[in-house]
Amino acid sequence: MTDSADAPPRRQKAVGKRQRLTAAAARVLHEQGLERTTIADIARAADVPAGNVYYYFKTKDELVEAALAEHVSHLKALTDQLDQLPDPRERLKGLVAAWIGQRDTAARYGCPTGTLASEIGKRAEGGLDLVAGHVIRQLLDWAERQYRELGMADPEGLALTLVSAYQGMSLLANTLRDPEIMTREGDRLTRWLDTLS
Amino acid sequence: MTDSADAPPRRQKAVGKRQRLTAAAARVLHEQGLERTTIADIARAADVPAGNVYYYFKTKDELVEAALAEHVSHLKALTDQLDQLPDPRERLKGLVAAWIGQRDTAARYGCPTGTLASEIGKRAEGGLDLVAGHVIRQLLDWAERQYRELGMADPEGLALTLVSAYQGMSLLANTLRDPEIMTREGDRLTRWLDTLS
DNA sequence: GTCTATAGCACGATAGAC
DNA sequence: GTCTATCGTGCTATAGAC
Repeated sequence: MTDSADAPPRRQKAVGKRQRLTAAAARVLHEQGLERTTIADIARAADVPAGNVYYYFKTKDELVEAALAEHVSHLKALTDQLDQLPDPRERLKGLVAAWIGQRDTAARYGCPTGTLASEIGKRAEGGLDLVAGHVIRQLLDWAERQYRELGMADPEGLALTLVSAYQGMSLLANTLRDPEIMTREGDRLTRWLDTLS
Repeated sequence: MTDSADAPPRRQKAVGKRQRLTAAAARVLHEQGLERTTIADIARAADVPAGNVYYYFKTKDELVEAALAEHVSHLKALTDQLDQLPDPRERLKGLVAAWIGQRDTAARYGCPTGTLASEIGKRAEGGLDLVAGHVIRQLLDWAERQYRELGMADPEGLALTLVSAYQGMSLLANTLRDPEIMTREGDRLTRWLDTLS
């Protein structure tokens, strides 16, 4: 009777819950911010009983770390897809297009990693600072690679300018509650990429 | 005996305390962030007894509003000074130079208004959203005026690009804990202003 | 493995003495 | 006007039943 058909699932379910909690953490932390999000908020969004969270994550910080890893995973999926394009310039333009496509979310909640990194930076305990910096650097490194493939001078500086522009337009779109800012600045970046030689 | 020399100050001191609380709120909210800053933190920084704060500000939100007003005041002082320069282009370059001058603070705590606006945006109650947007718009409007005086096309878009670049480089400098990012991106903005015609 | 109950603490705000 | 004491709330994290 340990595996009867209508018995509630017992084995392997732990993985599903952990994954659901990770995804919910990424989403809710983005929407509500680090300090205003409680463990209970994340548990509710993941449809997991509140007290049960601590079986999967010993502290709130571990949940935040999982959320950051989730963002890395999303970013990797996007860049892997863009890497299939033959022209590095088109890859960079594809990245900008993806940012523009997220304009409504950006206007509502800002950049997922940018706003989270900013809040992490305000904390006294610097445990997660390195992790947050690592996520941003992931994007910087990918962009730098594209510029280098294009044979540009100072690919690192160009990557910095691109990612910085993204963070800036996300923050302004969020503060002014105007998704059109993403479109306007995104189009400008696209033209900039076209004129680069 | 109501005004003997060694009596503790009684009258007019309220103004001094309110001002000290406002200045302390601006500083501590920038350093610690909105949600991690307690009334007691601000009171301690202003050298005012904790419970006394509520005589001057009925809620924490009123303190935040005062801090935002303080940032407007700082910005106004800077632009008033820059407005004395005859050339609008030099005024804009002066603004960028001021940003670079604040590079260490930006690397530690980010842009004072940008990080605060970001945290305000995460709250459910949207009472301070408009105030935060107003502060950013103040800077946008000033920059737009300079571009217009220079006879540029799309002065509003150019202002958006400039302020967006500032927010972006502040966030990256903060996340990566590297003030040199402010210098590199600031110099790039200065060159950009020079080539604009 | 799963979930409940609650300990332990920190915060915003208030009541009221001085 | 100034300050203290404290209330009520909501959080993280844990102890322990099932």
